[in-house]
Amino acid sequence: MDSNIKNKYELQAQIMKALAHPARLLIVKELCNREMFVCELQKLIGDDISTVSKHLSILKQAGIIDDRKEGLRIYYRLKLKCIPMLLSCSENILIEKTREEIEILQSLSKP
Amino acid sequence: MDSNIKNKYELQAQIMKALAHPARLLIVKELCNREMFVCELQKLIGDDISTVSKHLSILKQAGIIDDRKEGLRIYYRLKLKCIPMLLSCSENILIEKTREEIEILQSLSKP
DNA sequence: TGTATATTTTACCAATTTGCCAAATATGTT
DNA sequence: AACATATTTGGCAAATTGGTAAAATATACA
Repeated sequence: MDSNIKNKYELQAQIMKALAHPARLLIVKELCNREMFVCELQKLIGDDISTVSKHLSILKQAGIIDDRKEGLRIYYRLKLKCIPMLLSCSENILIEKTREEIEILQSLSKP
Repeated sequence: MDSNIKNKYELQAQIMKALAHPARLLIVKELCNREMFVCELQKLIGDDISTVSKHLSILKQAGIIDDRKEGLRIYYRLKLKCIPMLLSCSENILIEKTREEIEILQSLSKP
């Protein structure tokens, strides 16, 4: 594979990797509605706060989220409008997959 | 985190994980244009054919691609229409990130 | 039947990612 | 300054993922 093209896909894979974790998906999903600060997200997710902070830094460095300081708190928010659409596409894939699995199960129980 | 919700994000993360690899992104990108069989993809990517086959099985099991047999060959193709859009969103993130990095570099070289 | 081609599976090791704790940093309050 | 709250960083063991070679399967054809 040509090395420039390879590099491009490497960078794009980095973005997908950032989204490839349940806690990080939940974070992004919540940030579709409103900006939130770290403690809020920590309560939602339930992991150690240092773990949540690390998830946030992965998402930030991937260019998916952004932050702003307000007093002691750091608010995180989505960076681009297309991100909810990206999530909903991956949800579609999940829904379709589930639909097919159910179909297979049903066909097995038929005469 | 509630265990049903957790499970949902776990499954969705699995889909993102499938896309979180440069070779697999390239495969999906190519399949946006037309269906292809394993040897064709192997030439494009350059990895060992067993590696390519593994990538394909990861994408298939994630519900992103589908296959059909024709003689000795197995043709792979995208499963859902929204996938090109998902890719273009992650490209947007990459482009915006790159744009900002360039901006920072330029501001450093100014008076 | 045997042979050639296309693809997948298995087994293995190296590299990466996770998640927690403890320590460090940053900001606001007294 | 001392203290409290919010967040990040560094270090480490456990779990997961990535890539290859070799073996196994599947299909077509002589």
